[in-house]
Amino acid sequence: MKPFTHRLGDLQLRILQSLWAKPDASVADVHAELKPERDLAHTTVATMLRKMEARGLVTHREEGRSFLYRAKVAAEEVSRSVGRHFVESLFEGSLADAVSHLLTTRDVSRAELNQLEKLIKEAKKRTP
Amino acid sequence: MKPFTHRLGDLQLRILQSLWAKPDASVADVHAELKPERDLAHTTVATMLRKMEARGLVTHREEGRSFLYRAKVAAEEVSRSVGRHFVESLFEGSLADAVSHLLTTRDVSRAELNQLEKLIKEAKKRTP
DNA sequence: ACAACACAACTACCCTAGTAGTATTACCTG
DNA sequence: CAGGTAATACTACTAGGGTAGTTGTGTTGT
Repeated sequence: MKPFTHRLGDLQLRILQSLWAKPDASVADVHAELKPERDLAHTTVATMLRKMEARGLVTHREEGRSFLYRAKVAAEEVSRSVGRHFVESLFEGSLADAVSHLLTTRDVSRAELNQLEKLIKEAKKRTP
Repeated sequence: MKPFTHRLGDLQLRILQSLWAKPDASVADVHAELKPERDLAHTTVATMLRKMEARGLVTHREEGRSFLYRAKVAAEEVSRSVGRHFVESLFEGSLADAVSHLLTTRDVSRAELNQLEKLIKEAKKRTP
């Protein structure tokens, strides 16, 4: 019964990222973490966390008077799921098409290109 | 006032793809096109198209008794927007990280790797 | 001419993301 | 001990995606 990890809301993803970086965070911790980019009410974060727990994305345990939350899905799992959905739904599963599209529509630095080349060489080594 | 092209529903994306492949399609056309994968009611497709028109994703013109729909956003635009959102939200904007992730979590054929190598060479030529 | 059909309009649900106010409880501090 | 503070719980509401029924109107085959 794994949750749909693709199709996460933006806020949910940000909250997960915050929890990946700092597990066992209280609502206040998450709220503070997100403060600069999103000026949310404390209760908004709390509500979102409760909803996410209901969906199986996070868990909590009690620590004194407050709850400490922890992501229940791995970053790997989420990015894999979102990535697959991206490639699948837009490029019919063709990774080459997807990357090609990313390359042509974004500004990519020389350094990044070199890095990519290296990555592909390594992938080739793994795929005999 | 360009619509949020990133974060499209799955059905909306499929409908757009159908319209890109065959512009000036009636509701029945789209419905028939989607029939094999999604067994929807005719009215569901019609409702969705009306909602999408309200959001600026499609337009229609009248042709006799029925409406012919046409995508108002280009495929390019959508995949660029979704792609940017993907790289941005999950990999902090690092294209290399994104591609690296895609490469390591999916099975990529030798042929695809070769194709990617070629793509990068071309990108390098464009980026002096 | 009339019945069957095709199509758009309208309405109505359900579900989830996002946002936040109010209520309640428990705790701490003067 | 009283009052403030901080935490969760509960409730509510808006938007949008997705799904579809009902209704009205016009078209068409027999």
